[in-house]
Amino acid sequence: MKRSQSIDPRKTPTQARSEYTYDVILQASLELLARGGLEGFTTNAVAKRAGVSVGSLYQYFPNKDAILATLVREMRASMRDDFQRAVTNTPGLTFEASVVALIDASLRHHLDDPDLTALLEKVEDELPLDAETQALKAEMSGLVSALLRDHGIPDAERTAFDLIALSHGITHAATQAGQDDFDDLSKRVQRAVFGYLGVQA
Amino acid sequence: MKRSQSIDPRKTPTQARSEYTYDVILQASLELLARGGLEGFTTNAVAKRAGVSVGSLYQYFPNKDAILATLVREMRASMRDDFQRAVTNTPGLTFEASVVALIDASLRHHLDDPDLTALLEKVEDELPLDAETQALKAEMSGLVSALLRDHGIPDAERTAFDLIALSHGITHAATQAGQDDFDDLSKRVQRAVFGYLGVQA
Amino acid sequence: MKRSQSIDPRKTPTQARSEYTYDVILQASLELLARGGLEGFTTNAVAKRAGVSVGSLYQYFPNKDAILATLVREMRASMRDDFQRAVTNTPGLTFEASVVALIDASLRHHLDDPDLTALLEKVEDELPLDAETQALKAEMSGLVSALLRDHGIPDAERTAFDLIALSHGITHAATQAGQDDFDDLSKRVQRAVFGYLGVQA
Amino acid sequence: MKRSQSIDPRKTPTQARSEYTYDVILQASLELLARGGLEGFTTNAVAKRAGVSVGSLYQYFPNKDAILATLVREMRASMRDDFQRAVTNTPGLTFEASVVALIDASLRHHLDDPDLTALLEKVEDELPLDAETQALKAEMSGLVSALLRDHGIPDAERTAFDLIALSHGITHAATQAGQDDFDDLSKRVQRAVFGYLGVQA
DNA sequence: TATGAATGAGTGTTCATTCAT
DNA sequence: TATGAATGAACACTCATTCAT
Repeated sequence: MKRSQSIDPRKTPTQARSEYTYDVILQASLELLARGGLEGFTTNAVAKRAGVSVGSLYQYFPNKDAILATLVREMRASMRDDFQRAVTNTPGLTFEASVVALIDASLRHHLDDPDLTALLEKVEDELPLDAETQALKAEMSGLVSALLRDHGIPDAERTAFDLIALSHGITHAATQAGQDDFDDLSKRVQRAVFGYLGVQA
Repeated sequence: MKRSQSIDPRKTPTQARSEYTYDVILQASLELLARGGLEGFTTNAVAKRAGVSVGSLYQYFPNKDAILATLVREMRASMRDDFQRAVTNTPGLTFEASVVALIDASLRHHLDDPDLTALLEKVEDELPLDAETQALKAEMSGLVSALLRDHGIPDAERTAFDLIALSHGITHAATQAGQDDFDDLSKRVQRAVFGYLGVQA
Repeated sequence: MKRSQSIDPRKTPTQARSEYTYDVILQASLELLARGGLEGFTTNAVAKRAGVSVGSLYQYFPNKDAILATLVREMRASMRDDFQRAVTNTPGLTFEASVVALIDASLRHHLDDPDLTALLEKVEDELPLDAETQALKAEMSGLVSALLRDHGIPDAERTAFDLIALSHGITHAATQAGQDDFDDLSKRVQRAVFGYLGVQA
Repeated sequence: MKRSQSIDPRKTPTQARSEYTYDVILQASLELLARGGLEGFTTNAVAKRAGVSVGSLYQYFPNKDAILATLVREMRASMRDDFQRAVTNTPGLTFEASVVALIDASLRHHLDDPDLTALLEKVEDELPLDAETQALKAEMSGLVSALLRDHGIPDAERTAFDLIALSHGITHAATQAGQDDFDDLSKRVQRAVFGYLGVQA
């Protein structure tokens, strides 16, 4: 998981050691979450796994939820980046190809570590979203609605909302059910998306 | 959330007083959940709100999760009943009308108390599903896939899976965002469903 | 386990039904104790196993400990009876033979159900001894010291005390260690007893 | 008494403060046990008496039983040490003198605080013995049987078992009865032990 | 700045006992 | 007299957070 530049932790880590500690805590958190879910995710456990004291942990994060919020933010940031790339880096693409690129970018994220992704999404809607994460989600929506608007699709905002929601619905249900065939899933989501748009994929 | 042994209700209440207590506990649980979410959902809090002792609570439920499981089961049972009615009680309906009836049944459930429904759905996939709830969900899927099969739609099972998933995706996202216009939502879900099916609604 | 006549329960059971209920509760208690020790020995469990309501249980026993006290008392009563028989019913016996008869009577008790006996003895010295049980124990000591006195052994009281104590020590340790060879144990206890007395067995 | 997983102390206290807390908890436990027996022996009560928080208690002991196990272990360790000294530190002793030294060592332990010792012994056979305590007890038996073997006594192991058992029987009964005359008790135990061995003390 | 010992409110659950029916 | 639903004090244990060193 990549680290995006600024993500308002308690302090801006400037020194080498600080940044290292900060990263190490997030890494440990991710691992703990991946293994045991929220069950064993305690600040003491995180600190131990990170090889750091609880005190240090609280030096970088004001409380437990801040760690989770950071993880969520990073997930969204990396997703936003991928969406960005899917839309921007391929100037000559048709509308359909762009949409597929977005779908596949999203799918790749979910299939990479389905349980962890599902967990972070669950955490995301239990936590009060911080401004930056909200902005990231807005950017993603914006990317989609801009694409729709650019191709003359009416009510782009609302349509983007629904397309994201239904894609997410299928992806979530499928991964939870253990389905992990990328191509199959991509086809199904495409069918849903283009069906909603009234377009033959 | 500690997962314990059983999750089924401890005793089937037969006497009047028992039944009352049982109901009163579930009612109090629902109210507590509606107000404060899982946050304040404590066995002691439930008992207090129900005007009953903790001991009584444990007479009817083996543990805290069993209360939640019961609530989920009841939600699914009532949903299943509504689905049943939507499909069965209207023999002369066209395929499209039947589908709309199902969509609306589902929507009515979600719009009735969006937060509570969302909460129970979240709880549902944190808890190990008891056999009966699983059966109820299977029945609902079965109702949908049977309808699809009856109208010659191929791969009915998988299609039902995706339709349920995408409908849920839209409904969940919309209600979370505070959207509560029944007709508007119904239209959008119809568009998604019929689009997936390649049918003009 | 035999029931001795009068054992001051809460009420003297005179009616057939009462006596039956009383017995059934004690029997259930014994079984529960035999299986799970004090662990699962709850008044509700006893009542259930006895096929009786908790309310009824409290009709015959003022509290949980009274049940245990009764069980202990019955154990002591039956032991006293056996001791009595060992000494009284065999008039022509030599001193040595009488001692062996007592030892064997005690051993038979412990080997019959070692765990249960050990459990009741443990319970016995956790509970305040009721007058009757105290009397029973005194009778048993009395039987032994009388025998000693009758054969000219000095300081009969104290000697009886020690002989009972050391016999019990060996028997308890042996049965706890799983040793259950009656003849072997009898030999060892005899060696200890006659050794203490300075007599060749 | 609920039996849990481990029973070994959670962390070996190395820092000064830790060691102090650890000791203070054990000391408070001992005092509480001495006064009220197992009755009031609550983790919260221990913590309170120790002037420490419950949380701290659980930092050093994984559960309540572990405290008891530690107390038992320490009792056995100190007893083993005394036995060791009784046998080892007095090279020129006759067999009889050595036996008496062992008896007296044991007696001193029991007479020092009879109720507490009895309590810990009771606890000892309710708890699953941890490896170290088992080893300590084995060492003590070994010390006795080695002494017997060294002096040509046959079946040393079994004999040691019985001697320990009968000594314990007398000591336990006597102290429970409130007898606390060291010399008197020593005489009586000697009489039992040497009697069993067929030796004139 | 880092450490990790200490805190203590809070949580789920049990079980002896009571009492309305 | 019998029933069993109801009671609620009590208990073991957790974990986010603080703060002295």
